Amino acid sequence: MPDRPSLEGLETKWDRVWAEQGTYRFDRSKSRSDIFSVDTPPPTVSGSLHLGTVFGYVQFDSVARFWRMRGKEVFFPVGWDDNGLPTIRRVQNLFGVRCDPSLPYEAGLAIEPDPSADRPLSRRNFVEVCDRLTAEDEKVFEQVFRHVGLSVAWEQTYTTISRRSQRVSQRAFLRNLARDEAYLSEAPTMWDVDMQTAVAQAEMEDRPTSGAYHKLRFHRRDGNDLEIDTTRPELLAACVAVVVHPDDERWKTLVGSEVTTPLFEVAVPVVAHPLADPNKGTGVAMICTFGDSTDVVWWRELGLPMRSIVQRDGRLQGEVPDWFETDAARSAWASLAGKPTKAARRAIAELLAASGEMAGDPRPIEHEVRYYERGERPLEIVTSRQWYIRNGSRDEDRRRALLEAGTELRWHPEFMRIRYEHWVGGLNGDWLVSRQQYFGIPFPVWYPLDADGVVRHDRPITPEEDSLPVDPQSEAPPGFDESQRGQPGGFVGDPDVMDTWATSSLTPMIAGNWEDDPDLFERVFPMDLRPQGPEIIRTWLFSTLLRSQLEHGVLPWSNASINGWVLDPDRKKMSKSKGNVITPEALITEHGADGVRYWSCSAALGTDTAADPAQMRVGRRLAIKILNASKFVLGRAMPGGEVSEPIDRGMLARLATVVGEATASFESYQYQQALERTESFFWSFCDDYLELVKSRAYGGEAPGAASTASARSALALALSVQLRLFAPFLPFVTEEVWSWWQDGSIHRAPWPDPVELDVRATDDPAVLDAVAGVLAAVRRTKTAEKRSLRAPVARLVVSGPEETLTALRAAQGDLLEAGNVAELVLVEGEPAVEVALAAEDEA
RNA sequence: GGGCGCUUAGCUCAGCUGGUGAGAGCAGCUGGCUUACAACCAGCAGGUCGGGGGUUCGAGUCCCUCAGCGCCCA
Repeated sequence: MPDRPSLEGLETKWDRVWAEQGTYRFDRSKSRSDIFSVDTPPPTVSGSLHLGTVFGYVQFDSVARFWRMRGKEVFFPVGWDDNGLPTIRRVQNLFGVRCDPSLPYEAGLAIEPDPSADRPLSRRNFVEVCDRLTAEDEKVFEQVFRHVGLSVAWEQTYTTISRRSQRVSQRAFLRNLARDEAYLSEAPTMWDVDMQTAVAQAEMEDRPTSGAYHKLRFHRRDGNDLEIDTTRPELLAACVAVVVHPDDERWKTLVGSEVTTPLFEVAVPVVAHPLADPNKGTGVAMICTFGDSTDVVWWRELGLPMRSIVQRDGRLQGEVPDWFETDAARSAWASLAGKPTKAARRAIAELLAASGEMAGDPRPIEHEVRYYERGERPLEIVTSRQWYIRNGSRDEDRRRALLEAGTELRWHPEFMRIRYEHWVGGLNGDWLVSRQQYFGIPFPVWYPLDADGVVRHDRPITPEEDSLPVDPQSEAPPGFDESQRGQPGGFVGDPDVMDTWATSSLTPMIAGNWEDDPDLFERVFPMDLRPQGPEIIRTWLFSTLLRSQLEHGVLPWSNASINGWVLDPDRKKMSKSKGNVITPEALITEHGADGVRYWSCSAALGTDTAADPAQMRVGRRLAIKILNASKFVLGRAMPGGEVSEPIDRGMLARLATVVGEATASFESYQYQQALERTESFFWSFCDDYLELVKSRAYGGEAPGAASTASARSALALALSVQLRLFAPFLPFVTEEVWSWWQDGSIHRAPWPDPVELDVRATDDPAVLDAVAGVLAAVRRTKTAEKRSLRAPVARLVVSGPEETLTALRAAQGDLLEAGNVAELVLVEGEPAVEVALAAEDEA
């Protein structure tokens, strides 16, 4: 035990010891019932770890540590999500490279970061840069996780782009395909024109965007105009019909007739559909292929033709639409061809104004427009061939089964379940899992070419499971060789990669090494806990549950805990775009890992919490207090001796209650309550109990006395229990103190049990309360008189009910010593304390 | 527009199934070198529990309503 204990260096020291001794290593010889397995959220790999990630991880780390001490073998792997668009973007921006799949691979190419380079790379070179960058980032992430003391089993680490993840993803997909849970379909799809990829429902968001209503004049057969408001006049050439509400009296007679579009003079039918809003604009809307998702519904339900003009790069097509019939229309197209939609909107407004077919000027409005959550321009809708996984949106039985599964899952906090139910209830399409990207997990599928060289998408060729992972772009399918690629009678590889959620939805299977290590998988799956953030209930939680239901027919875990947001000190959500992100590393260095952990664990599950350095300082002070109190206790510890004094037994009785409460709190995932109870006991232990028994514990003239032994034993026992109660929250300081007097790691020591405290029916915490109450009154008087706390008290008169007096008599010696009281008088009567200090010169 | 959560001392938050005069920490103020701790200790002060209505013997705690904040979904 050091003379002046300090927190300096504890993090480095214990991180090294834990690694050397394998303190958190997973012992796979344990059986499922002795294992607590956690499906941890793989952080997206980027330049810096988000404080919110550390916040959430620390919270469930405390839960994992509790179960480990409770005797469970904890399966606590960590994954790095290095797959997908965030990595692509980062590589593009940092290295100034872009992927051009037509380029050949250049071996040994050295790429240095140069954001302005705009250098094209082959797919394989591009992936190499991705791999290199993510490997560096992951090292930095691991360092932060170690620094903050996460009890991760590092030997179980996985990454979402690794060969193992690819194998699991492809195998699970092939099984979905074999069971007809996955299918290929050509359909209108939400499309990000910058990233050049399809986007799933779960990844879209609406953002307020400025636009303008343009009032277009369509022409009726009777010579009158039909005015239609639209925010997307540039899609006029894609107009396939105009629509009104079936009950709208103003337009009823028009339904079934034809009108011609302004400018392009294309005849389109007037149709009726309940989704047309009579209160919007003139009550007439144009249907284009496609302006928004309502257009898709109309197009499908009304059997309208396809007239697509927006290309995948977000520009209008160059060639004149072949449904144009007049020279005027064709020449009008010249000023629109090839323009991005926004520019085309301005151009067509000018054309319409010039031809007199727009009423008035455009009227600016703010409206909600759909974006990819990581995208910058509004999504377009294009028709493309994509892979889908059935998710219950078009199958009520499946939807019901998924909702049912949601009720079986235990949610912490409970109200988060509703977010899941709303998401499942509101699903309106199957899960689009394919992405048109270069860095990702390929679909393990090829397509034959018939004798005419036509791709037969209806007859996909799949590999054997034991050949996974495969890359259909560089490997030939079974029964073919590479020379037949693209040849009539040969094959082509599926060009797409999987959505990152298609991989992340398999984390329990990746971490458990599904199929490759059935022995391990059986011991950890289904898992006990899925901890995660609230914003990915609709994505990660739902998709994992879905994949598990499809593959295994069971819930992937029995519990889901949902952490809250970290807000900045002004209570705004932290985000990179606002520039208010605080890095965890700086906070850990400044306030210590235990300080940062204390702050995280003070926040309840699901509760948004401000990043509060003050709270971290409190945690740090608590850790220092633990060092100092332990130094005192262990300076004269005497474990094993009999605890005989009523006040000592009363303290232990109260501690037994705290142990019971902390245990129950942890079992229901309310770690913050366990921390609060433990901490509040600890402070009164230090301020009251310790002060009261201090002089008896010193021993004075009779160090061998039974009363001295009682105090010393009680102190040692109470310290041991409290250290273990704190261990899940403050792993560094508790391990340090533990090492002063115990063998082995505290993190593998048994969780305290009230039985250890040997509480008897006659032990009463009220003794401690009564004495502490009187001591407080003595302190109050001394402080009010501006005297030292050591100032002698000549006479102390306490009146109160008989029980109080009995309690005080039982601890009279401690009270006299702690208050430096010369004479104590106990009187039965109304509760009152009278303190007469000795005159100052007598001190 | 719908859903969920939140609104308690200057600040950050506890207050679990309604029941002794509403709690903690931080900040503030007043004191104290006391042999675990001055990165400390002791004490004081500070709140009509967002507004309004209701249920009840009794409501911060349940119900209704309004307002504000946050998130999610249309």
